[in-house]
Amino acid sequence: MSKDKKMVREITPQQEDFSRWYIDVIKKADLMDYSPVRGCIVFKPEGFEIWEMMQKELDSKFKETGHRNAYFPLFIPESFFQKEKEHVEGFNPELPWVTEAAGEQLEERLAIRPTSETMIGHMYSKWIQSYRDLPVLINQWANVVRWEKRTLPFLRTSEFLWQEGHTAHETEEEARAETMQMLDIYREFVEDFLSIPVIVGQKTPSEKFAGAIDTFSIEAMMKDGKAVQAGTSHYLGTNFSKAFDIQYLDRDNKQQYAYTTSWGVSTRLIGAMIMVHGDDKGLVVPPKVAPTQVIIIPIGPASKREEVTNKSMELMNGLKQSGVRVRMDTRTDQSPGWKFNEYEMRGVPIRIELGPRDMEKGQVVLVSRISGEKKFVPQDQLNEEVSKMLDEIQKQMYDNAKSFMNSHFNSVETIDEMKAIMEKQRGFVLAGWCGSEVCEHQVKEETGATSRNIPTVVTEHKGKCLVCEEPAKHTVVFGKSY
RNA sequence: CGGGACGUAGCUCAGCUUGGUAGAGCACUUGGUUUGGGACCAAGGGGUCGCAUGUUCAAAUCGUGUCGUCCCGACCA
Repeated sequence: MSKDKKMVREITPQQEDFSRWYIDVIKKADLMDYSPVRGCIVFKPEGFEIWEMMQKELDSKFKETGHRNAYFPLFIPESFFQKEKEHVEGFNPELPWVTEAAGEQLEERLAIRPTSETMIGHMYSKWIQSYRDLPVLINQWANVVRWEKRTLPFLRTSEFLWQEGHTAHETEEEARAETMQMLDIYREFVEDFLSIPVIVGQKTPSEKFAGAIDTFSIEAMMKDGKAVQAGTSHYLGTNFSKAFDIQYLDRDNKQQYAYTTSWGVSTRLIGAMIMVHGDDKGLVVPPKVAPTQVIIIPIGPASKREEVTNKSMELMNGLKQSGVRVRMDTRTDQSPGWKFNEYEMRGVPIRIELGPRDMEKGQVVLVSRISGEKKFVPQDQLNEEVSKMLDEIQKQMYDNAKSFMNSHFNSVETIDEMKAIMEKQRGFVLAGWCGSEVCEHQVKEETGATSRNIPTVVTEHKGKCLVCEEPAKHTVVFGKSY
């Protein structure tokens, strides 16, 4: 007992203080460090590599669906923001400005991009002349800046890394199909790759992207019951093509405005992954994004060390050849027990122990990060057993997160019911909504929760608005959010 | 941007009330013994006490300002 406590010292238990747990874990697991600039973090290798794994998978999904990568400038002329009214109002408060360079005032100040719709709109209007130029399917991997009042590592930082897709199409139908296709790619990625179940749906008008016609999102539930918007996809209609004059000559020789979309996910996914899967021992990283999927720890006295290390090396090479991301810890200045705790804290999915006793029996010990269960497997079956266990862990993590979400998902008829739930266990609440912003606002005032989205797939349709009791237009998911 | 808390060694913190030459544990270095759930012994190294300014013979300690982090709220993806 006292030993357990000692092992996890320096990590505050989740039950005691979830926020502190989160900060403790990301610092101890060496994912990031604070920078001298407010709200900006350094992504250290342990954290950045997780992002690289995400990038790799998403990038290939984007390319499979015909998108190509490009890169647009970091600086955006002030005048660009004036062209789309809602967009300007939405982003102005959080824009940093460059007003001076080379010791001189700039003629026009430059914003550091919070998102690239305006810059890309400007460029697309030059590139698009004819229906033959469409569709344009471009994605950009970039950093963006939004001067947030309140920051939290990964989940909300002043500067963050993301991917923003920007497409232009001939028709509304095509653009809408693109919007939904990308939303589904996000859903699939987050569920299959990060083992995070999500609610797919449409944002209410008050929560949609500044300048969009419709915004769709996937919403995930953290272990403290709060929501994180894990990805968004926007149907922009002709709002930006009108603002930036993206016109093409159609098949009937007539000028038409293009229909555009944009969609993005960011490094906030790292934060979501931590908050969905982490436990009191530390990080738990889903196998598919884990930079290290397997850690091999050779054990034994000096007399047997060479023998054990050689065998470990051999097993490691075998795993590498079968495509497993595996590392080995041969340090002799740390005890095996220390290493066990260390790699659990870092969230490595599988630990392999190999000691003299295993050598005698021709076996190795596999230990799962999520169950702690030990499995003794013959050395010649290691590759198959590891790949099986990685799959099981990936799936088990999804199932655990799913059942957590289900058990924190309630359906209510009235705002009083919802209030009671938000005070007790938090989580998501399904309720009817009349469509009025006044009622939506009242929910926030009284419960602290905001509308997350209007789910695309609902098992239950609500008849009445939870606030005014008028007929419900939509069945909405509410929750407190990050 | 408003309210609260905090800032002392790489990390977690004590010292501050009542001003008087900078502390502990862990980590680190060296040597030795160890290795199946955070090993042990011995000897070492490391801090302009966030920064600035004021009061004082003297400031980690008292005052003011400022920057940063965390929590609550407003704002916002």
